[in-house]
Amino acid sequence: MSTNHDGGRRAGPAPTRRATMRDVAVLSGVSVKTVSRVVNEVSTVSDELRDRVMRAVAQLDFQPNLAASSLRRTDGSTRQIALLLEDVANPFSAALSRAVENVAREHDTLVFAGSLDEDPRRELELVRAATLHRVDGILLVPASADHGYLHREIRTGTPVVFADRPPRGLAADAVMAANAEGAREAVLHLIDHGHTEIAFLGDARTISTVGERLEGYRAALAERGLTERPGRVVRGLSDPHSAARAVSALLDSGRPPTALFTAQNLVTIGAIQALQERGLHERVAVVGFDDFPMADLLMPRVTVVAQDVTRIGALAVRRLFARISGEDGPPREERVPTSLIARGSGEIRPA
Amino acid sequence: MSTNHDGGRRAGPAPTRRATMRDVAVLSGVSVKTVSRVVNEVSTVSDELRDRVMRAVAQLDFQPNLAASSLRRTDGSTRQIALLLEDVANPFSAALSRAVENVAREHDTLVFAGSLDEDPRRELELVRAATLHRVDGILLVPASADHGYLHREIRTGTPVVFADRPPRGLAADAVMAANAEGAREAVLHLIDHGHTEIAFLGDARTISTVGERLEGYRAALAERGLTERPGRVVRGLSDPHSAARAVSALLDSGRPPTALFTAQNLVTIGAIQALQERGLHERVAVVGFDDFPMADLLMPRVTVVAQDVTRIGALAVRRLFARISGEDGPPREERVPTSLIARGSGEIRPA
DNA sequence: TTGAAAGCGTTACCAC
DNA sequence: GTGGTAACGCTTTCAA
Repeated sequence: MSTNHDGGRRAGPAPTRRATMRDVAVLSGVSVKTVSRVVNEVSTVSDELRDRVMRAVAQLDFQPNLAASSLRRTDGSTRQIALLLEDVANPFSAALSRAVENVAREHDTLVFAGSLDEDPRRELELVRAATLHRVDGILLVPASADHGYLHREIRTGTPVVFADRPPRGLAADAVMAANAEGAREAVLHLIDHGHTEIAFLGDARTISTVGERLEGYRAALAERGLTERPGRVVRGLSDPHSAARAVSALLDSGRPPTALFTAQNLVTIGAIQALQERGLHERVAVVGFDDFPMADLLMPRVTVVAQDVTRIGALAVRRLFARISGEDGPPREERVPTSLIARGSGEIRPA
Repeated sequence: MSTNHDGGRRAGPAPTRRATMRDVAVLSGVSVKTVSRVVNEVSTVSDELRDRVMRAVAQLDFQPNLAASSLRRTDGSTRQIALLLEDVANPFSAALSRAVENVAREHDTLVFAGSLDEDPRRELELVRAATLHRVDGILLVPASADHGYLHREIRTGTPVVFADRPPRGLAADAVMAANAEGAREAVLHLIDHGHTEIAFLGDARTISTVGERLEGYRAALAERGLTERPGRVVRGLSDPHSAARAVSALLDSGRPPTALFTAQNLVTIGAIQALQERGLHERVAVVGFDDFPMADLLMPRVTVVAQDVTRIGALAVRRLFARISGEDGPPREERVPTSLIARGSGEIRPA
């Protein structure tokens, strides 16, 4: 026979147990199943019982356990999706993230975001974490070069949709900016403002995106009968600093460009820094790919080809939810048009 | 007797069922419990059996179901936390988010972020969603004014830690910037550069943060024997546009300020826009609270009192994980020092 | 060291 | 309409 001594109690605040359906059932004098019906708003419950149950629910502050529910449920959905991207802290990813959240909200779905930092191992880790948690789907801005490993996830019921960058070694839905067209427009804009010496400065990302933008650059030159000069195309720039150095090198070359097409955010920023340091920011034209905060506060204001990040994100999640709800059919690639925003830096004419 | 006709097959790719522990157990000829032991790296399994099990795990690509696991587990942790903040797309929130993610990663925990848009209802909704999903804890940058409703969540085992803004009507951990001290330093900086006519421009957030910054402004004035002029303190500015208008109004007043202390990001940006439009950006000094992207690319470069967002985020999650792992004791408030970054705009002297 | 049975909180299935 | 029973995939308890 054991007696209850005070020593058996805990010190802190009473660790209140969370109410379960069972508790609600007991309190309202019905079966667990009926509680389940009320909670899930199934109509086959009499008004009286529903009332009793709902009162008990309120009294106990019952909150159904979604994990337990999805464990048993036929469709097994967890109402969670994963969003794996570059870095939640950078403006592009942050904007994408917000767009995704907004759509997910309509589906009562939580979004957990993970930063890959362009590290393929990190991508594998996070995809694994996502499947361990049994997310309903994965939205991926990939860091890796080969996505064949995702076949397995897709087959076992976790749809994957790509955003911003295409899948490789895998057939999957993708939503991307019209990179080539946007770059072409940017370069044509410079040419039409009198430039013939235009440099291309690109980042280090996997060939896909920067490659398409380079295509657009070349298409524009070809279209106006200009030829690409050796050394005018610089790639592999990873941050503002390396971009600034590359610009300096170009300006010191025998035949400095009079205009720059910078194919990525951070490259644009680095290029501007370099021009400012040399006092050339009013002399050398710049058009950047992808808008960035403050672009219209700099002097001169920065002309960019803006991606519609919000639209990319929204379309991509919608694809994902379509797949989650069982849509079948071949993978789709959607392209979101860019738009040129002339603010000043891209309208500078050659000396 | 039933025969298998082809018509019984599905059209799409075989909807492969995900392997369970049971499957692994059958394939490796051991009990489910032994598989569990191997998967959870409990040492009491013979090398031979472990080997067999691990082979089966690899062969079937078994991935344990974390939700099922945490359902049965004693501590019931789900390895998920919620981060509820202003808007994942704004730089402050985005930086916070990243800091949180980095620490959470060390704890094998996923972070799902939710944007409140300064809407208290949204806060309630997301807190509810978080508890339905049984997150292990909630990190909150609150939008609401009274957080008493969180008592219940905390008591039922979901710790809540506040970041950037303090809890009200509730005793809970909080990690915040040293707002008053930072503001004081900013204003002293302006005074020490010869200014006596300094305006305060603040945002519309709950009294807490902007209030503390205003305190600091007043402390600095008092410390140098200056008196606050009527109309010099403007609050309730919600975006760059309203901030710009407020600055214009001040400049048009009988005794225009020679320096501005802008107590928030977007207010700083609006103020700069207004000054640029009037060509006064080299004449009127500005010190902003909270650093922002591109602040050192504008002309003049913008002097700010920077918050250490990364540190705020990291400390806050660490508090949260401490509570999650059962730390008991009174709520703590931690203050993270700010640092003044002189870049130019704050060093302009009065005419 | 290993395994059988019970149970976590919920829903599916099938009686009443 | 309503409720019992089994089951989801896993861990716990306890016996072997």
